[in-house]
Amino acid sequence: MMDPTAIPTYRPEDIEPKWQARWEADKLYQPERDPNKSKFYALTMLPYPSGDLHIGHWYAMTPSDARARFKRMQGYNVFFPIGFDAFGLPAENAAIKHNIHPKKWTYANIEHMRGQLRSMGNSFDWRSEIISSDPKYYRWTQWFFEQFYKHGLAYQKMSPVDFCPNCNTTLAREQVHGEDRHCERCGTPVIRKDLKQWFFKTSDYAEELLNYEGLDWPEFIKTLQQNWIGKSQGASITFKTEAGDPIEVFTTRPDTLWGATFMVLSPEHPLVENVTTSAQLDEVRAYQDQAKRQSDIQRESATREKTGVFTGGYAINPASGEHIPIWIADYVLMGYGTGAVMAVPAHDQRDFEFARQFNLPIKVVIHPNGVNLIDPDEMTAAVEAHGSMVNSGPLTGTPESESMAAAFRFAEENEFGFGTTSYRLHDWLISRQRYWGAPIPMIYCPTCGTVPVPEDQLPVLLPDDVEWLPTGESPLKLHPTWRFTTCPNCGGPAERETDTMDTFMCSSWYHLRYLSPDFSEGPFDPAQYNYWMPVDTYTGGSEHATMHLIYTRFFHKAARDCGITSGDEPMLQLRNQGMVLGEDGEKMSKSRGNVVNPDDLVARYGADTVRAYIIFFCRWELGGPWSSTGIEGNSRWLRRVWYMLLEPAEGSAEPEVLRALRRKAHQTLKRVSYDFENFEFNTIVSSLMELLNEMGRAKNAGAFGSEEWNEATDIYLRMLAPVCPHIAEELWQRLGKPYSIHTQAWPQVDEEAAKDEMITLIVQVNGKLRDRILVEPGIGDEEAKQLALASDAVQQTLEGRPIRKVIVVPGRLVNIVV
RNA sequence: GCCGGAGUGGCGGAACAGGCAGACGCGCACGACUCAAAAUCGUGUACCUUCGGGUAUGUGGGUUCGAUUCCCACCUUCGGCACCA
Repeated sequence: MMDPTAIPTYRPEDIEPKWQARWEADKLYQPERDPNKSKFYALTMLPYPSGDLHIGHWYAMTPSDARARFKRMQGYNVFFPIGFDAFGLPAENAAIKHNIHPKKWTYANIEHMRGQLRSMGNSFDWRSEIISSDPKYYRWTQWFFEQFYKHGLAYQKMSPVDFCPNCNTTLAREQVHGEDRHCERCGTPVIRKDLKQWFFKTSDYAEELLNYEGLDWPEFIKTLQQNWIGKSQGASITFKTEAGDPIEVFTTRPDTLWGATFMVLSPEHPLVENVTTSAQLDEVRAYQDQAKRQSDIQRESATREKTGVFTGGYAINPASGEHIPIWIADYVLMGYGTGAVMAVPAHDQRDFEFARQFNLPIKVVIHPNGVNLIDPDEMTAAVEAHGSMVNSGPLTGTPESESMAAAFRFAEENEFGFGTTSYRLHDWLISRQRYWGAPIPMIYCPTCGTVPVPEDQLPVLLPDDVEWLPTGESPLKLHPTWRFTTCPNCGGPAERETDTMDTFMCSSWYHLRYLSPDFSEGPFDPAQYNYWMPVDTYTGGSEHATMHLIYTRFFHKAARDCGITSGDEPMLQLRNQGMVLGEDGEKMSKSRGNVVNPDDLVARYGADTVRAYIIFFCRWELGGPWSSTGIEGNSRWLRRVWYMLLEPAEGSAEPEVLRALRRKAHQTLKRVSYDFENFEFNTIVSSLMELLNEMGRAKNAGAFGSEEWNEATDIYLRMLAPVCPHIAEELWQRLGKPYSIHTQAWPQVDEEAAKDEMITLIVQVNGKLRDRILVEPGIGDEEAKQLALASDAVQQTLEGRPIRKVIVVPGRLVNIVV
């Protein structure tokens, strides 16, 4: 072979920064709106500027980038932007810990991460970068709030909210985790606090959010969202207290109405005040107090025994006329349904446990088919199955098939209830008693009431000079002057809202701001919107299934109803990646010491190798453990590619060798194209490795320099370009091809060349492999059968046994059944 | 408890519509090169075997000529939800 010193060494540390700078200078990834070109909006979830780019960011973004590059080579006008979700708690936590201003901390992190992101060699359009904490961004976050307010989608209410005593902030119910109800961010158990808060009417959209028509989203994400929205059909039934106050309940089982032997109110229910007798008052008050500190109590009791207190009051069952006691218990939640339930202990397990705990009467009113009529005294569990109605006044004897309909009709006819639908999804609480967020642009005037800041005065700027140490109050409230202003209506003295907005609000519309980050007439340039929206492919972690991905869908629909956006959905196709685990197979964390640092890997192997390994080592949607030896294989591969293409060889190859090379090249192209389209990234790299192995064999057989060799290298580099953009560009240039490989067309598969010359016919006896016969692809069924029967191995296995049946799968397999 | 993924060699994984299980890579073993090592290249590598073959895709059943793939039950594991009336 030739002297290896004659060709340059593969040095990623030289070629990678060189090409990155060139691509950026040439604006290679800055698409212009072009109605003659098909657009492709590829979006990856924007990172939070936590300080360091994690290997998880690489894992999320690299395949997304590779696919965006693939689409670009296919001829699409591809837009692949990036930005920073820059508001949020970690900045304030860091500020408190290191005594650094949240703004300074955030922007320093962004500066650092920009460099790290560039080192990945992604085809980001940096021109479109947004930072959600920039006034020119949050001006429009505030503007959206005002549009929602003006259209009745934003409202204020007093509400018992979860409060984290550590972060000193209110948490949305969705942000409270675990059995001990701890804070999502810091893990501290939460307490309850009553505050006046801003909400968005997400629940108005519950039904529409269940519709995924036209969306290519993973089934499991849709299922998670459907469970989250939690639609249930049932009836609204109005009971009355003995004093005549109505108590509305929701039930999915109106057919069990005659079995309601008591009622349970949530401890926070407003009617508790009215129904509680003076004798029970102290006990009720004590229970209410205890319910407020639910987190502590729950932690102390390992067993989930039912607790509750009798109010002393009675309600009247509207069906039976019976007077039934009213209790309060923490298992009834104010946040779901009406905060009151009719308790049917015979047919609901929770009510059953409660009744047994407190010796309340149990009345059987449903008789399921094939079960002996149950004696309440002997029951050990509730009977939740449907059945015919018993002990149910005029409806006694109604069969199972009609029981629900009969119950609805009875309630409607007697005017105490009607059929209705209840959703678990509740309105989105967006108020945060924090500093580092977009201020809610509202003014409270003693004369005019709640007044939005006029649109031409937006943004309401976040002041820099604040005390951000947590006091339990919003830092903006403690600022000496900030909150004092004048009413835009009457000009009199007024006060600003001092809460800021949930950061999920910022991330609900960032994909719109990317389109025109400097546009000042509105949140986005409508011309850009009409061309680029909706997002064609959205990629990110499935942990956002129920929060971000529901909020952003809601946001789009709400904006549509305000006349701002068009179309029903913002993102057509969604794909979710799994998680990179540490080498020990555990979740990466500093405390475990299993964190993989991408910067070190880039310094050691180069970005292309890291990209290749990220794509290769597991199925993208599943994730898997990192391996520090595994990456060596991808490093070797790229070095082999380098020398395979650059190192000359002599000789000339036989025609069969050249045909085989061409065949493998086109077969690989077919496979790689399919895999890119279908997010099957790991086999893209395997296929490229296989083709390289074939090229190695062909080169040894003298194929170097032939027409087929040159075609194979051309196809090879084009296929490599999306995965390893730098080495592909460098080799492309060294082979004398025109800059840039990333603007070249994706090659066409030559189906004729990709066809196999010979195929392996599988011969089975009773489904067991007995022989393999090389045959022509177009072999007829009868011929295949005869060949199989003539096989020595088959004859030996048959031992003269009679053949019952022969199954021939054309061009693939013959199975002889004896 | 409910919902949703996933269980394939020593390891990560492949098998695109029910038809060759283990592609590709890591690791390991042997060989070449070298004074030697690294790097690189080559060969081999599921298990058992009396060398005929037999057994293998978490476990047990089922459907089928044929199952990693479809159905049922169970086990393990990861993620989400948490008394939802």
